[in-house]
Amino acid sequence: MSKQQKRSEETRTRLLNAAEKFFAQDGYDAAGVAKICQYAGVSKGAFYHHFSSKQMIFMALFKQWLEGLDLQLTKLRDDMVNIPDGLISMAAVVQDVLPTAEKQLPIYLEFLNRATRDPNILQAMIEPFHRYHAFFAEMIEAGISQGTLRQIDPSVASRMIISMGVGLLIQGLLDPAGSDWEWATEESIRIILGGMVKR
Amino acid sequence: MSKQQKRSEETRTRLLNAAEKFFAQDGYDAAGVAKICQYAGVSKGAFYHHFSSKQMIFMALFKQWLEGLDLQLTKLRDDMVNIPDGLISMAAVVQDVLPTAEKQLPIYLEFLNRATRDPNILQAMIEPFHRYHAFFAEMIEAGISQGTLRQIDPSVASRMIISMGVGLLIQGLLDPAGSDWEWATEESIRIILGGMVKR
DNA sequence: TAATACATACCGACCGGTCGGTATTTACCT
DNA sequence: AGGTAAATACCGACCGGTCGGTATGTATTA
Repeated sequence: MSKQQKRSEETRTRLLNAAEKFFAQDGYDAAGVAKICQYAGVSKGAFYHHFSSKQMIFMALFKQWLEGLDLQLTKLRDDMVNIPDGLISMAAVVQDVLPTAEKQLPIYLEFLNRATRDPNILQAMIEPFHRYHAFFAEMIEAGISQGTLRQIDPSVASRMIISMGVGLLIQGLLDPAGSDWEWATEESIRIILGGMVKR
Repeated sequence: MSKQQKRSEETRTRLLNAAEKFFAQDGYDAAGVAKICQYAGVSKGAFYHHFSSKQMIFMALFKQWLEGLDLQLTKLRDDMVNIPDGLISMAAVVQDVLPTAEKQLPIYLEFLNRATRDPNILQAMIEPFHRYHAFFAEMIEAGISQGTLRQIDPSVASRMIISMGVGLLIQGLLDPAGSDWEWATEESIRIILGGMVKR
């Protein structure tokens, strides 16, 4: 990589990091381009050299976030051994995610919020949900075939698991001290499993 | 009620309705006071006669929303007969809530979003969560005492139920056509109950 | 007549985006 | 290699427009 390319990428990431911070802190509208630039230590000219608009840096941030989600998903799939234990071990994954999420969740909410208004963002947001849904549904279906799970609707059960994850995340964000969320997650999965495993 | 009071209240509600519409449609920042006034058919003077600031009309809207939540909660409690059936019948409640929620949820997201920045809103937001939590926890505890439910942690189970509700609501908002959410809710409750009832 | 409810014109601040210019790096030519 | 032009990366003053909020006046009701 040439010296100039390196410099360029560096300021670009500086801008992205600053934008992430202020979008999360102040929300999309209230986060000013000028502030982002100041925090990144670059000028407005640099900003508009790298991103054609405020929208675009937001979209870039969103894309980055989606790619992170994908990474987690594939990691989850690769580490899976059997179905019920796999679900349980997911709680451990949540334990990893939660502390990180505390900082990332405000911007995740901002994504959600704008998704309700911008069809492009909505579409991009729905897609990973569908992937997660398909992932869990397959997993559950396999469990049913293996005979470890009862004859439940895999689609419904999949939605339920995602719902629980989303709901716990939001509650955990709103009220971090309100409960031991990691433990709550693990126990919740156990209870749900109790309603899913063959008996 | 005097003629003047009636007129006053009417314009007040007109403003509140208009504000709700635009806050949901455009988000807090993008929703302009001028637009709200125009839609309500009143002037800016009227607006600032009734609300001291944009913040305040938002808070008034939020308060109104909280009161609606309380109404639902007490209704739920009064209609309750026994625990497991009570949980199942809650799905019916969700069926009532969901269609309404489709329009109210964007502004609910806006509340959530601002709660992450404004400590006052956060506090006001956490409170109903705590009430719901206590409500379900009591219910589950009663079920355990009655012997209809297994010895699970009422607190955890309560969090789980709320999480599922929140998560399903958000998924339903993002992707209304992605599933039959009412049915998914009912089935989800059944599965969870399967992990909670004594066997 | 006093008070309440509303209307209108206006202000100052701010913000996204532009634009002409500068600095740094790279490519090319001799 | 050394010099130079071209391209790339960046700077920062500035603009048009919007928006929350105000000041002052008028209508309606008590």
